[in-house]
Amino acid sequence: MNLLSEYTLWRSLAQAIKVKIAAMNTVDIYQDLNEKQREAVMAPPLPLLVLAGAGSGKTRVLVHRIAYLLGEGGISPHSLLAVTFTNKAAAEMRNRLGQLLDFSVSALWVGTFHGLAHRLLRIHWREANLPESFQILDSDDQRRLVKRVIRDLQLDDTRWPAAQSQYFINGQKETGKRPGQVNDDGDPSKRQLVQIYSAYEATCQQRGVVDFAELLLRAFELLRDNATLLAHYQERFRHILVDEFQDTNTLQYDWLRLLAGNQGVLTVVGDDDQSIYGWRGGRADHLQRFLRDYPNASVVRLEQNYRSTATILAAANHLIRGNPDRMGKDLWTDLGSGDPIRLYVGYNEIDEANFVIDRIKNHVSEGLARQEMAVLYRSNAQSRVLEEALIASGIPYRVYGGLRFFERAEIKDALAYLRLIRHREDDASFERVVNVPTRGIGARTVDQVRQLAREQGISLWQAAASFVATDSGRAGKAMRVFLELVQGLAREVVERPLDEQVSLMLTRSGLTEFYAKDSSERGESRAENLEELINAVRAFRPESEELSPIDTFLAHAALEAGEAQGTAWEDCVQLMTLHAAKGLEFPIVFLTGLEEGLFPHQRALGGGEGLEEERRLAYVGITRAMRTLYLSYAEKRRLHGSETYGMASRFVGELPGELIEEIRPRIKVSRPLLAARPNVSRPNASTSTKFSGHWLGQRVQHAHFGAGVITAFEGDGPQSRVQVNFERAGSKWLVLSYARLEAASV
DNA sequence: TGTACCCAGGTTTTT
DNA sequence: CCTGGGTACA
Repeated sequence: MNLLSEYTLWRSLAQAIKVKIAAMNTVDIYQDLNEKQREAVMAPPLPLLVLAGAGSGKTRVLVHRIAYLLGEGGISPHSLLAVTFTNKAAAEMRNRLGQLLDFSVSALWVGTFHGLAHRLLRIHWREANLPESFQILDSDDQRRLVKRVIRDLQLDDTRWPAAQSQYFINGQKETGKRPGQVNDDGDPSKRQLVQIYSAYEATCQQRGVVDFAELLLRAFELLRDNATLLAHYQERFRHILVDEFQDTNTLQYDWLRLLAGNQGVLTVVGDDDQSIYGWRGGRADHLQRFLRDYPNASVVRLEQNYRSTATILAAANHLIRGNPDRMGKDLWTDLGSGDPIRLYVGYNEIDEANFVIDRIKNHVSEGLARQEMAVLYRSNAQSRVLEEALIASGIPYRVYGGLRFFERAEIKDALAYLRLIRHREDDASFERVVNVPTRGIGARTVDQVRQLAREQGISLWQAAASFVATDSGRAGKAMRVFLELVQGLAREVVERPLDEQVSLMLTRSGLTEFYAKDSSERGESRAENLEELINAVRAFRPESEELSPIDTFLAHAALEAGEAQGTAWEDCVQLMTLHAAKGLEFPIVFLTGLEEGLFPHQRALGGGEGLEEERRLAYVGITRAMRTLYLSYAEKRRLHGSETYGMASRFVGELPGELIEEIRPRIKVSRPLLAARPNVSRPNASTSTKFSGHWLGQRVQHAHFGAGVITAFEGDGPQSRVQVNFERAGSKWLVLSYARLEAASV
């Protein structure tokens, strides 16, 4: 669709919307908003920052503001752009807009940063210096390509792991830097990374592929370097609304500023206290930067919380005050104070898990649905023990995360065939499926073809063709079979509907049979997934007429990886990481593994920034709970095969003590360690009889070194020594009779 | 071509 | 401890 005809379409749509909105009782849709929400919704068309606390009705405000702008504001839907981070959030916004406005919102520019960037690049592929049907690399594709590049540069790939280089490249792109703009500070390894970046970029350009970060960077450069286009879009998008603003990276921020120009009005909604994606470029300080860059901006704070009890909010507020440089915000509620926060100190991670199970059972017997309970943890590895305990007690559960549908190997294989059928020059896809299912094309053959391609500067496909022409041996024959397969498919597939194309490809390539033969559970699930792919294709409704259906589908697969779990919504206990829990809420929340080193994570200690983000993560976790919050940690935990003795997370100590009720109160009286003899079980030892570690794991207090934990024990009597891992001073051996250690509780 | 073993590495995740 | 990737061998 060209821009002019799109514009005409918009004018008629705008007309229709005005009629609709005028017909609505406008008082009606705003009367349920609280005062602050209304203030945000009805703010004049000037830069606006909505500081939206957890559970304060953020999406509601965003959606109502759009309605307000379209109605009272009298702006055209054509001039509106709404940006989110996830497809889920975009879909949600669409949905709620649809409910509120009662018209088809499918034509509105509501989407993710990446989706919108992609749309711009598809329209302006020429100006962006991309081939018309450029393909999108997902992270996995990108890592493979980086790895390929590293090998081609003859670098040792153990010294230069692809994942690290990938991280580096994305980091540079996220700050808007091309290889030439990266300062290597005279650091040789950084120089090497820049070289990898540079070679990777050249390969991408040559192959006509873009990774996620590249979508953003290209879209930014497209506008920056093209005055006409910039003027056009600045003229068009007068109202830009951004969700989860604290998660924007530098490039996204710059893109928004560029697009808004001097005329555009930005409404940004976010919460600096919930910025937990700093490690992937998100910047909590963009909220403050926004206020500096737009001095005429107003700020509305949404602090009334509709989710949690006063107790939970008090704990959250108190904890987050430990962070410096906040915008500042205190959540409050009309609801009562409710249950105290319950703390359980497990003897080990199994004990901790059993506690969780025990409580879940209690709540179930009280009549709560299992899906109303969530068990949160810092890292995925922690889920295993919990899962084992859940299985053992027969409680259905669901773990969030894991591989998404379009990320599964068998699906990616199928997509690679589709790409190859469409674009014979797609080297990555060629490499992926040339021998999948196995058809006698070994690594040696592929190497030869690759060599040929490099020497002559041609694609793998072309190189394979000339290889077939010269090699009459077994390898040549096998390769010929492959080439003919793809070519044959390409011929047969034209003019057929998309689902038939896919179905045909799956059979002819042998993928279906390959997985069907595998009777293992894994093979069965893969065969099912391929079946599901045909369904996905059948259900797919391409939105754009610009691209062929197949290209549209491929782009969709890359940009929207789909759900991880296909299973239906049984009544399951919800297990997920703290990150995955953001944006969700549950009546009952278990925050587990609250140990120093685990949460806050070891790798986040060191510098201050990392710790602040961990604290925000804890804040996010606490504010997920509506009614009851449980905190737990284990004194001893098996991690990476060895036992570790952790101390209570500092975050537990940072909560107001009066809000917390210890479920199994430990003895709080300090007593000299010498008074106790090894081998005597502690008076407050758990019911478990497995405890045999003398005083290992005992928390102690030292006059000089502060708090620590005993990690080793040596000798007997007054000469005996203990190794103590101090919170601040590190690990030390101390002679018990000299060091006046005191046993300490939490 | 498939599998048996060795080794490193093990925060968080969307697009 | 457990996983995934890579290499060595039958």
